[in-house]
Amino acid sequence: MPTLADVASRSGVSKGAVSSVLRNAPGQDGVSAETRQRILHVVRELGYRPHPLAASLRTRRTRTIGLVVGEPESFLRHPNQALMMGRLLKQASEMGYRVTLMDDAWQDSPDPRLLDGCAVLTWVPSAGIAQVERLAAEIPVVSLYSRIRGAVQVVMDEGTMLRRGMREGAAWLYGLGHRRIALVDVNHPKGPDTLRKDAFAEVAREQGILPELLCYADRWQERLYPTAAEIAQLDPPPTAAVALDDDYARALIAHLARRGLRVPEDVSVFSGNTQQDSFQTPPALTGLARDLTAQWGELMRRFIGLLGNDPAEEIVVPPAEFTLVVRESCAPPRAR
Amino acid sequence: MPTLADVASRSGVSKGAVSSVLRNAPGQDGVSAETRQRILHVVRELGYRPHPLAASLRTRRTRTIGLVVGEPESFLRHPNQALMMGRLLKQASEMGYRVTLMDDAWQDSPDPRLLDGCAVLTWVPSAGIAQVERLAAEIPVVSLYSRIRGAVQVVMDEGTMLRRGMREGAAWLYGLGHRRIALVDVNHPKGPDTLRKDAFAEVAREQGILPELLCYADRWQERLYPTAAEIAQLDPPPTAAVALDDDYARALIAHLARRGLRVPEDVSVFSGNTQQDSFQTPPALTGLARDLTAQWGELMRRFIGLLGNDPAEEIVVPPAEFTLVVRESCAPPRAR
DNA sequence: TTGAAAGCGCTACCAG
DNA sequence: CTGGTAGCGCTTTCAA
Repeated sequence: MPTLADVASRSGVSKGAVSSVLRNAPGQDGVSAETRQRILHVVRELGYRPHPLAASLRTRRTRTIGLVVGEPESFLRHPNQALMMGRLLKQASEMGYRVTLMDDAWQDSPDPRLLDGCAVLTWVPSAGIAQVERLAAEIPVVSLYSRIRGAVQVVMDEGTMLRRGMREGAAWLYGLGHRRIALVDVNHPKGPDTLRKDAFAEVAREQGILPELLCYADRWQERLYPTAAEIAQLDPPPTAAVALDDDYARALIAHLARRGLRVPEDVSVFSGNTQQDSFQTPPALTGLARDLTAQWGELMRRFIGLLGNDPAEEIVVPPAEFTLVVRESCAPPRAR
Repeated sequence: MPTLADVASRSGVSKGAVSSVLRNAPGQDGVSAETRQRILHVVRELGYRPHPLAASLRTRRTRTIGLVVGEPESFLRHPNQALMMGRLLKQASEMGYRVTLMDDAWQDSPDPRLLDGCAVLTWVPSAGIAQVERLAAEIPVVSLYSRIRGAVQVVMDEGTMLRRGMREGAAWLYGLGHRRIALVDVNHPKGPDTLRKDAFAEVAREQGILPELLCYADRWQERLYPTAAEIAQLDPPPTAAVALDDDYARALIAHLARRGLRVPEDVSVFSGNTQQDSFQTPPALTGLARDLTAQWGELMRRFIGLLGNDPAEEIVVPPAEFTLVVRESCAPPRAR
């Protein structure tokens, strides 16, 4: 593989000249246009590419960012997380950054000299916090969930969007005539969220209607939805149910089917977070959709933008907006 | 961050001595036991860690392996692939290797100087083949699916296992009394597979029974299963259906439910590749299960083992065995 | 047994 | 505007 020296000698200039031509704009290199062309020609001729390790050793920049995924198998088991990772990778790669994955089995803490920055995508178990903090002391680290000293916190205010979306969903379900609605919120480690419930209650108050709201909360991360079984057993059944996401909605629909209830004829099912592109299980789900590509792409963009400069306290990413997508799984309640 | 020179001066020896102590076994370094102890003490005291970039520049080994995932979002969308990646990562990490992800948007081909080896996890589009071949000329590359010149091919003979598993499934379904069975094979780009069908036909011949086998083939990779809808519309319905995997089985069950058919009361559904740990949608699926952790771990282990030595032609990985897991989704056919 | 020194390939500075 | 040069931190060889 050709080196800088090869290019230099072959084009009759010094190594410095070649290096400068390669990393500065046409005007900014201290080299005559003519020399520049000659050098560039030789570079192409030889198929020269700067040795990234050598460059990094010198510049202390690796153009590599680390993604902390904790226990990789459980992280990747959830499709939303796998997709998030894919999007972050794509964006980074587009911007010329490499991505390395880091699980939580680090013998020592990861070496900051290998990374320009690092994004922590999971809750970090308390045992690992110190490791990440040590890393954050050396390079920019961004954390999505865990609060880590020295790390940049991601602020997304998804709540506002979710609330807005849920209000839209509520208005729509109420509009169809539903008055007995089961709904599921996310049960976080620190306690259940009540955003969805609140939005439904709020809209009801505003419209002066008195729906019966049957509230549940489930852990999203683990993809085990015990409450779906409970909702399916309600007697009388709700006329509509608001599921956490498509996974939940499908589980619920299956539970309802076992009891002989059909969707949407007997019960309407609304997915609180639906994806256009997920695989086809009938009925097609009505619910709130959003395009997360932009959101995660933006996060990565901001993070990389931040790498050269002095670290910020937080990165504010505009959260993706939910839109109501009407497909098949909701209908007016059956007159009983 | 302390350097080798710091350690050397502080322990009153040369850099060479320190380096040797750090990378050779207690007897093998050319250093007295006493000096060794002193050096090691200073290393710990200073928290010294060799600079990986500097070491790599010298040794030409990076302890990093690349994973080619093609278009990351579509690759990671399929849970089996995401899980495979997680397992490979875990194994690599356990063996002290870092993993970097490579999508197909490489401006140039990936730089072989950054990688000790590379595993290609996807079908490589023809446009990318040349890039990968160039890489394979420099470092060991292993390819799971695409045949790539210069790359090590993975040989897994999953067919034998699948056939064996399917025979077991066939015997069991026949034993329950099913004689009208829909079954789905995988439709590869190069044409449909007939393994599942063949196994069922074979067992029927051996047992001297004459089942009605309704055969379909679908693309597995894309998670869009048009044949599930077709099977659900069969009239009369099959008494049992063998699905590709859990995804397919759930889609099929949903289609059947829309038609008013219940599983397993009206139709038995058998998952050709079920996971114990996937999320809970009733009915729990009966089918063939296997633990892929060992298989993918073994692949990574062999590949890494191969890195130092001269490249092999192929890596033979013992495929995981299928076992029949009986849960709820199959029952004897209803007397009509 | 130990130490000195020559690179790995590149960047960046500093004289000319 | 150009070319020489001093490292980045490590490994490895060779001489003492």
